[in-house]
Amino acid sequence: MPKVGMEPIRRQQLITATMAAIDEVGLAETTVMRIARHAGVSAGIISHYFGGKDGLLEATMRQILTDLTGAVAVRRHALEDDSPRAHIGAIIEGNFDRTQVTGPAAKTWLAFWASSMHKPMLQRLQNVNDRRLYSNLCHQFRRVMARAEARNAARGLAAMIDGLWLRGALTPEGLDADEARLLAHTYLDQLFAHYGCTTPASHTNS
Amino acid sequence: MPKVGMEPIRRQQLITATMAAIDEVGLAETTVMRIARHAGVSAGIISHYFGGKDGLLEATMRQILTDLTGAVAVRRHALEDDSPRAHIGAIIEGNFDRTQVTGPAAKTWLAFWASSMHKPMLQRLQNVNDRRLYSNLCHQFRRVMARAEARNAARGLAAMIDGLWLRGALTPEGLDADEARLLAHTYLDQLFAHYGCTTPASHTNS
DNA sequence: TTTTATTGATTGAACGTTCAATAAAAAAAT
DNA sequence: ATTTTTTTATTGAACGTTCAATCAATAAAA
Repeated sequence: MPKVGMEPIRRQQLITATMAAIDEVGLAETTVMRIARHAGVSAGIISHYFGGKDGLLEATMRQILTDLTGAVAVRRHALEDDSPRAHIGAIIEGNFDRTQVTGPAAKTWLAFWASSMHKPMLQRLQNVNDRRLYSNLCHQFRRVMARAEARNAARGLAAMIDGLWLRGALTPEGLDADEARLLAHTYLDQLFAHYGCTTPASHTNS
Repeated sequence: MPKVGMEPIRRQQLITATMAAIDEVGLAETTVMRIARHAGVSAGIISHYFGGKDGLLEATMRQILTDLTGAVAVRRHALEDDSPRAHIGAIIEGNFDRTQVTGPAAKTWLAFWASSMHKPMLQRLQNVNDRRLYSNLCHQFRRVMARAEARNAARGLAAMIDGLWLRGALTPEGLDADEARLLAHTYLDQLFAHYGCTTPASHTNS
């Protein structure tokens, strides 16, 4: 069935199939044959488009992180309010975007995070994303707090977000996004009340 | 070198060697030969004492969770103060015990957590431990808050603790236990301040 | 007819498990 | 005390399985 211009189509098919396979049986038992079966193609095509299994896994993690960054960026650009609270709220909302926390992406994210401990390339991707989140949070907190306090607030909120993801990925029913967002926003209120003097704002959910 | 009564010695050697191997190269590349080499024995002995690789991995996770539970229990038992604040503080301290967050145990913990998503036996162990932590936190918060608020406080603090572990396991330098404990305790203070004053149900405080 | 995309059997390496052989300690016998 | 027997712990080569990667053959589109 060779048509010209299949490359972008096949690449996306295989990345999606990889997430589905990891969601289904975990990273350890995800073989190239299983991924290929999910995508409806043969196993050999993976080496052809990604140079090998590792290349496909790296591309998959890259896409997950890109999507996450995008979900945050979209919400921050849509803000009419430029307050620190609004920006940080948008970061929280982006991190609990439904397309991210629901379905295969969540389990894949955790699997890659664990795997990145011992794979330099994945660790690099992880670090870049991690530092951007921390840096953004820190910069916004800095507008209403002293440096040391902003640092702690940013680290605390980042830990809270990751902790909610982690626990959500483990529960068989999946993450309850609404509850997670509520807890994160409540924590944000507490941070502002504790360190700053800004009055809490209301946040409506969709 | 067969001496009688080697079983408990070998079992502990192999469990320790398993953590060392996972710390060194990750769970995915931890083979029975590598574990055996770490312990200074042959590969066949693993099947003899644990029935196979899976049995050894299960025993290793079980030990990590047992140690963690023990670290919390010791601190709670040593309290002279029976206040909710003191109990929850002891739970935090136990979870950031130096023997737990330092060295091979931390990375092994995260590796097993990720792995437990698709291995029913590990998931069961994980769930039991998880529920105990949540139940303990909830019970203590309940002494100064309404039910719904205690529930949220317990979920938030559990997420915070796990998030700090998660981020600590990933940083190459390892978790900064002092900073993690500071963030967790600060969050606890905020929870008491936030919920404590909005809920005049109980006047008990530390 | 040429180009491009895809297949799938084959290959070689790596892994966990098994088990007959071995070696040392403990127990029994001299 | 010394030798023999029994018990226990351990080894490591062999086996069967699984997997990722390769590449010559194939088939469809240009």
